[in-house]
Amino acid sequence: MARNITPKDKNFSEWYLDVIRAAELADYAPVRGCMVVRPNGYGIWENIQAVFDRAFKETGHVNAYFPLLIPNSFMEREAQHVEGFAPECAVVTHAGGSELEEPYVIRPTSETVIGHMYSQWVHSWRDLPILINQWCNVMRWEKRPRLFLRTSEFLWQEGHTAHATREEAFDETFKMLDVYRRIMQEELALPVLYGEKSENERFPGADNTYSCEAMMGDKKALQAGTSHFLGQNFARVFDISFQDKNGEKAYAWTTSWGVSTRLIGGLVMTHGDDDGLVLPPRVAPVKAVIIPISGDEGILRDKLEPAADKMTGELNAALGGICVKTDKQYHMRPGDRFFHHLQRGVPLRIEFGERERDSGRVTIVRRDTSKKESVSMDSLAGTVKETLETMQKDLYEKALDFRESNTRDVGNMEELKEFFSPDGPGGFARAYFAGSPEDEGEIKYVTGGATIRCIPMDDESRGKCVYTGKPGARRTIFAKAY
RNA sequence: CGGGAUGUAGCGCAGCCUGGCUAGCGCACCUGCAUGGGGUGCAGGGUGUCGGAGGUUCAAAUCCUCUCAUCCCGACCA
Repeated sequence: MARNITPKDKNFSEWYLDVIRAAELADYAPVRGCMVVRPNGYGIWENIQAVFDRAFKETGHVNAYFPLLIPNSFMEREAQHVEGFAPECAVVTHAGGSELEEPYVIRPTSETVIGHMYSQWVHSWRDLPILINQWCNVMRWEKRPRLFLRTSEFLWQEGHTAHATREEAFDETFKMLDVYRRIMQEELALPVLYGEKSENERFPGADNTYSCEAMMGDKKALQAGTSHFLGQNFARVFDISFQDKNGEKAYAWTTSWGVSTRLIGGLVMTHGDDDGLVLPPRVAPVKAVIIPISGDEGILRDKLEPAADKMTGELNAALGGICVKTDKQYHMRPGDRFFHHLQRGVPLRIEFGERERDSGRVTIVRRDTSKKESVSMDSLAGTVKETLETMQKDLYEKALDFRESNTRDVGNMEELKEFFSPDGPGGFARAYFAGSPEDEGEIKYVTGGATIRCIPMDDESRGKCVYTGKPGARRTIFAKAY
């Protein structure tokens, strides 16, 4: 048991921060609400970027970069958009020693400036679609910062596409939602529910918002990614118009979609345990660490280390990357060296001592189960590969089981209130809902914070609304959220 | 941003109410010896602008004001 980490069930928030500190993922910056992403955390982000970026390119998108500063007047053009984002915008009013004629907003999201550019690039139906993604930072001056989950500045990707038809834009919205779902499940081992957001939770300026929702270790929901159908709202105010095949003027249909460094917080809160970080192998910067062990420093340096380095090289070749390391912290005792990697979430520990050398075997230990296995050095690469894949699957299954066992069907308001009451089980409540946004607000009030996380797209069932009693309501997921 | 709590060495804390020698304790850290396969044992040693800025006072960790950060509860959000 880790001595430097508050147990999960004692205080989840403190546990979360302790894990991040112990794993050296991030630190507080000297700027309010901002964080420094340390190398261990940034390595995870690089892997997350890699898997998403590949999927974006496979679906025909290209990367570009738009400016950090947005003219204030751009933000004001779309009424909903400015209303939603104005309270959390940071604004640059001075530069070069004097006051600017027009203030610049530090981008909280880039629909406006990208819309402006698209209006200049789109003239004919032949110019569409535009499928652009940007990896960047954005700034939202949130009131209550939490590392990775909600910081004033964060890293993300924002995809912005423009299409000739409504259908095509809708297809894009769903396609990217599906890309998110698939990567979160397959690469991050995060089981997610996905579907439309309620009107209350919609992106400011969107016609429809869709999201992927994951359950964290404290049974709260995390919105892990969003995909927006923006209709023609931004196209109209930024004049993204073109001549269609009939020579008529038409406005484009646009979408936007994003995932952020918040996903790192999601990984921590989904897979972590009381010893610290647990990382799914596919996004772990270090997938395995080989630890030479001997009481005799001569044997350690002259015999074990070269053999360990050789194994490390072979494993890196087999796994296709620099993701296996030899631990050379010989000044530490074996227990400390084990613990060091354990707290950082390294999926596999490979113990290599004199016993192993003499028998031609090594001992591999999984981070999530602590199970030890003796493996012949000859078949190490195959076994490591296999074990990492098994662990990836197991982490997903474990998280899925956790979500399932904390999800209940709720038929009426009494049950809903009870479910979310301090003594209630909490988690995801599946309930039919056909009420108004005000009704949803009322539910939020009486449950102490539960909102509709999404209306799962793969759930076609209909039933009696939990609030109004109206029949034919769609099934929704209520939960308290980050 | 509103209500409550907290902030003293890397981490966890005592001291504050009732101001006063040189600010303590545990773990961690450093040195030595013995150890070494999930956080070693013994001996010796170092470490603080008491979160920050003002103020009251002969004297402030302690009292007052402001500020910053964290935790819990609300409002806002990726």
